[in-house]
Amino acid sequence: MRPSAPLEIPTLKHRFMHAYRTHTCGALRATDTGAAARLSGWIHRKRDHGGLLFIDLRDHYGLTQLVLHPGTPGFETVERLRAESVIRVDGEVVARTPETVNPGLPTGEVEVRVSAVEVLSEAAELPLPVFGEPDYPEEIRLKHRYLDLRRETLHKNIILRSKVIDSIRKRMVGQGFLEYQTPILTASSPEGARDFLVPSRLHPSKFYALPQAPQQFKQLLMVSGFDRYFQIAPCFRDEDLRADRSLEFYQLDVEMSFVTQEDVFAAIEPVMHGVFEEFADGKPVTPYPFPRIAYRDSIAWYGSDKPDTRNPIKMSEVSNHFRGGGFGLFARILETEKNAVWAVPAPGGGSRAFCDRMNSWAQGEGQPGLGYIFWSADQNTWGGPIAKNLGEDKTQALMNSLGLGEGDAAFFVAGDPKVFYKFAGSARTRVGTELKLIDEGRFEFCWIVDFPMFEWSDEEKKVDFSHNPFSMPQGELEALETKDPLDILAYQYDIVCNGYELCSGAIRNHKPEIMLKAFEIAGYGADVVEDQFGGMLNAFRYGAPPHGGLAPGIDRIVMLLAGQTAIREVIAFPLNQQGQDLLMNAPSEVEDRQLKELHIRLAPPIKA
RNA sequence: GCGGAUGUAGCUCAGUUGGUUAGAGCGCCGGCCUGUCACGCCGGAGGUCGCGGGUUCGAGCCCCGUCAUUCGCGCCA
Repeated sequence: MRPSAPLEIPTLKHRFMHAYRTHTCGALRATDTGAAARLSGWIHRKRDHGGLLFIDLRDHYGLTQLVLHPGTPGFETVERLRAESVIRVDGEVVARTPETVNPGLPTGEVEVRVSAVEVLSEAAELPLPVFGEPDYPEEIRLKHRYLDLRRETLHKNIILRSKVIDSIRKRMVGQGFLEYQTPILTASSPEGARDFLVPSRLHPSKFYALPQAPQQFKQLLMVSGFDRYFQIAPCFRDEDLRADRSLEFYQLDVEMSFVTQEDVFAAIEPVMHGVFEEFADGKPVTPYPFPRIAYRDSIAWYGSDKPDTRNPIKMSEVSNHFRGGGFGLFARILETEKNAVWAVPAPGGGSRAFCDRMNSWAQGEGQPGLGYIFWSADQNTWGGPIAKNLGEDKTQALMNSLGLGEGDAAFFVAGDPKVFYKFAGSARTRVGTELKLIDEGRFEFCWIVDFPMFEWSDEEKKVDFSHNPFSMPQGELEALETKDPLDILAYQYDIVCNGYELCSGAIRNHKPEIMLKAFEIAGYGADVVEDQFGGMLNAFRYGAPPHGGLAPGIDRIVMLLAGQTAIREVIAFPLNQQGQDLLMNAPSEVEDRQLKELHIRLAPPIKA
């Protein structure tokens, strides 16, 4: 429910009546009976009985029912007004008779008998109804966002967002963090996402970039001797949008000096846990310390580095059960050394219908199919083509090893795990969802740790940073000099909640020689590093503290707490999935004069 | 850049094997109504079935193309 705070304007209240209101629309109670009240708000709903007119008057704080009789001055005027018109009324607070009390409304024991009305703003026919909040196309909702935001759900989401951010700030400050601002106009960096560029008027043919994150600045603050930095920081990335990803978003950006990975975890876990507990509306939240899952294990068990751990299914490798015979197709695949067979257990999935459904889903995903073994109620042992070929004993041994029995099933994916792990992961999700194994009513957190420092880039045919080039490799310089780059892990970690990557962070590399070596492995010469990251590299040459941090995504946190699946539902004025602001009409063309000042001449768009 | 889904009244949707004048609810407009709170009742306006082409005696329905919306993949350290 919306907060119903009494409006306190004591000076005015005692001397003369406030121009617009003595109470908010959520304030009046039975104890106010007999009082004179002045209310202002939107006409939420009109119930016109001809000889009697009821109006639900709405503001930010709630709803109050107004009653108007035909003799009331302004009765005909109000009768003609459409919903969402704004009025001010004077009247008397009247107790409702017992049978007319509305228990669904905090103000439901009273109503205001109106004696005077002023129309403050008349509403035209609405492109989007507020009352009842029926589903409307996103295009219309975004174009008329001010109407959309009046609707209860979205209005509540935005209030929740404000409270979550307030709570985060209090918790961070309570732990000795201080909030610092960093620049919005900064330099473009070749790493990571595509930058938003801002042309410079004062410096022809040069550009600022909007920050993808205040990454280098927060590290420089540590080098500057500050400690325990945080910021609710706007970030910008010019990449294609998703339901949980926009061009601009907010992060709780955090950095700390003289810390190990464990220190960072210990600092942020109480904040994340605390915020979720505070706003989870009674849903259970993983107690901290959160479970830690190595990246490698996460891929092997869940087929993803952002697993929904509410799904109890854990995959496992079962190659040994298929090697050298039985089921010919898998045996042949396993003759190639890098290949493997993974099992996705499906407890309770033992029916032909379910297995067939999974199989045709897999085909829809572009897979040749999905092998399975199942034990349905109408048979007394394992069935399906794989079981038939593998033989009873081997099938039993395989399914025993997965802890499965009567009424269960398992699905099998074979090939090169590097290629199929994503598909296996979505099969796991699919099985969990279809069999309703996922407890929706909880928030489950885990850390994903030990991300690889480097990965093989197929496009560029070279080793590249797999995540953040500023992360400290585990084993530091020695590891970089002696190990296979693809085997080197980084002090790099994510927080995952219910399958969403909520946060990403690292212990940073604060030693220039290790940075240069790491970039060298990724194919960047010292000159390039000095050129692109010279500012930070130099900073590290004058005494830099070991430091690390992370950055939880504010929008996603609020999205989860609001029970939404799109961040647009927790942002007051979001862009659509094409990156357009339909209300302000951005992006838009600019005048020639502006372009001239910026030393920019437009090239006609290239058409294919 | 690629793939899936969806396009019928302002909105949400129905529309039979391809067959007469394309329907409902909400909203809008007009009328009636003194206890409603999803108020009720009566009446009305509102449609190039996204667009273009094709098949057919006949297309909202079938085929091809195209556009839009939406979700996802690529991308997002």
